[in-house]
Amino acid sequence: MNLRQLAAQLGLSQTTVSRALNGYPEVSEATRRRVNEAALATGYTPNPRARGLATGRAMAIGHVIPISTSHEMMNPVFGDFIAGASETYLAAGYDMTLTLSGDADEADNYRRLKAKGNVDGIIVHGPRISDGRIPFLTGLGMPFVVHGRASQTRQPYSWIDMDNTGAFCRAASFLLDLGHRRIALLNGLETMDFAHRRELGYLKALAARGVAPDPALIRGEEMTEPYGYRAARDMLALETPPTAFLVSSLISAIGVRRAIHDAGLRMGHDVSVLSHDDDFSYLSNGRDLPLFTATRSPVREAGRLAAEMLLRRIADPGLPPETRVLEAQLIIGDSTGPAPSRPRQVPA
Amino acid sequence: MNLRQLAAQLGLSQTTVSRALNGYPEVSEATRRRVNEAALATGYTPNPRARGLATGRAMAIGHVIPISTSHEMMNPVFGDFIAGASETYLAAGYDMTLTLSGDADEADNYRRLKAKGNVDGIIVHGPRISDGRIPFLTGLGMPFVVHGRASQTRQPYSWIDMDNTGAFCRAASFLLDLGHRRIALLNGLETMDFAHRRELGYLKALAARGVAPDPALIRGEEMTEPYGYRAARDMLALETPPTAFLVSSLISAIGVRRAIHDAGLRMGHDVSVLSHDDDFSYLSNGRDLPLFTATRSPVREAGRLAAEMLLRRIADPGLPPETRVLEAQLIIGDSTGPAPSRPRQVPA
DNA sequence: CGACGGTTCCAAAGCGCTTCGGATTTTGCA
DNA sequence: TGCAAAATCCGAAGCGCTTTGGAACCGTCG
Repeated sequence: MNLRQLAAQLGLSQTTVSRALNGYPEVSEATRRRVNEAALATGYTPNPRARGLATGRAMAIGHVIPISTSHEMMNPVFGDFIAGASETYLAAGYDMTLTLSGDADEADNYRRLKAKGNVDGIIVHGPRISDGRIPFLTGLGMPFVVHGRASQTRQPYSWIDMDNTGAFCRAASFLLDLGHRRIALLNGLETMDFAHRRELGYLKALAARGVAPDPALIRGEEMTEPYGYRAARDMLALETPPTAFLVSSLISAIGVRRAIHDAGLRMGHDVSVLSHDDDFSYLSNGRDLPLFTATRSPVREAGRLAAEMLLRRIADPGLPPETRVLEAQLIIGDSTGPAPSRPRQVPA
Repeated sequence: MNLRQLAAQLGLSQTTVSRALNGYPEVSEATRRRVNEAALATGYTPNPRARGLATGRAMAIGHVIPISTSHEMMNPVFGDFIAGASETYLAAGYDMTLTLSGDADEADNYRRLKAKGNVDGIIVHGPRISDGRIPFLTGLGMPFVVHGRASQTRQPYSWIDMDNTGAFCRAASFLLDLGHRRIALLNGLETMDFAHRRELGYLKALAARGVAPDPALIRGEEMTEPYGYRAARDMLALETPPTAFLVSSLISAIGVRRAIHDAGLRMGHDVSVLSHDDDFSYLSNGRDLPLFTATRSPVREAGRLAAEMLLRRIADPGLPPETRVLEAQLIIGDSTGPAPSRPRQVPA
């Protein structure tokens, strides 16, 4: 069933039927009702390709997900971010298309996306400290919103990000308050902007207490469980091991916990662990009694908000760049406790 | 830049340019080369909407991801499955569109997908034992491939699935060989087909040894970490606790490990754990020395194969349903060992 | 009674592409 | 050299929709 058939069936012109369906004022309420009923009865749905061809709008948003070629890793936060965004799209009648892209062909991917015209806007994931995609997309003239920031980018652009620096500053301060002085930072890949900002927060908190950072206690890698395990295992074997770990991801924190157990220590007692918690669904840190003390910022909510922001920009491309900072909650779990009064001695 | 402009610039008709670009034989090699060069130079990309309107094909695949409304949970295997599928799509020039759908509006979602005509085929995720989507989609006449099976569906359809029954039968047999007799099964949601099949395999292995299953040792829930923890904790507190756990997901297995540690026991020594491992990237079970003994079947590979199967069906809709079973590897890690000779006594 | 401003509807021109049916040119062969 | 067949190319229709520019009709007012 298409417009022409529906119009013929109703004895109306395509114009009128189209206008009735799209809520234009030039059609009487009576006919509009008649048209709507007929559309419902026949199950008519306008062909989005034809509509897109005529209007120039695609009614779809593109998400470009970077895949680090080194690890072929699909960051689990994307899943929940996208789940959030899709709620917004659904309500607004937008579709969502996914493009996975390696590091190499990124610019090309965006150019193709624009040239094909299959999407009206783009959400940029996983920005790095210096990220060429932002000036590139600005130049392309395609509406976009960045999930995160790119610290070295001067020109304005739209983004939504959690307060990574603030969260990790608070987290580190919390550990310092508990008496910890040797606090390890197990961060994400150092090229990623969020990791950079978290390190800044960590360093800031240390500096405020006059604690000198120890490079041996700072690492940045793809946030897997084995990474957390290995890093913690190695650090716990140092001559003066850390008494606390600040970790960028629950998954790595689980690895840290394993290393702590393997070393015959108790988490939250001998060694404290404070993790960031993106609050994704299947790896819940627990609602009532969280396992890990954590800085929590729901990534799903971020997805929802990013999508809303993007739709606003598409509706009105003249809008000045919009930005939004989400605060992280500090939630207290069982994984932290006061620093052991007497530094643990590593057996020789 | 569009076809007409490109044709004008070349002094050719749109017809010829279109044919040259799409590899039709009615155009000389010389002009084809000339056209291709001009297209490259001007950066011309055909408008997919216009093309789709003319051809009737959308050059896009729809993935409908079920979100269990109860847990608002996005199963992490989708991430890696989709990553695999997208490799296939990329190579074939297909786009991927995602639709998240609650349990309620599923049929509607598929109908809309068909009516809008935005996709040429669908991948169905997370089939239940009895899944109405399969007859529904068959009736719609839209090519589709199911990732998994629906055991109660009689009519033929295309699917790709791992050998859940076989894998869990082997896994249980492996534990039985080690002397375990009280083997717990921590499964996924019992309505899910994969969980059903895994239980069948488990029961089959027990039956083959004449071991009666104990309902107190069988559970099925959404596979989160806390679920694994609680279930294992409760079972370890039974009068005659299990000596081994068969777990449907690494994430839950991590919870089991936590419960074992909390109980003051050692995994792989006092209690064995054997998990299924979908081999997704960020939760690697370790390549060389796997942490958990596990049945491994890479979900990413499944995504790739499912996508290929679907594209075949789209190319030739007359094809009879195709099915494919993936075998799981049994990989040996540190989490299993012989059953303790003297059954552990739970302190009163 | 005729002109006039609203209201309601329509015809037709695109949007950018594919493809059918034909026209024109080139080639092969007697 | 002549002519059918093959090789190239083109015009135009059509995919299903939106939207511009009018046309027809209504009631109303001077």
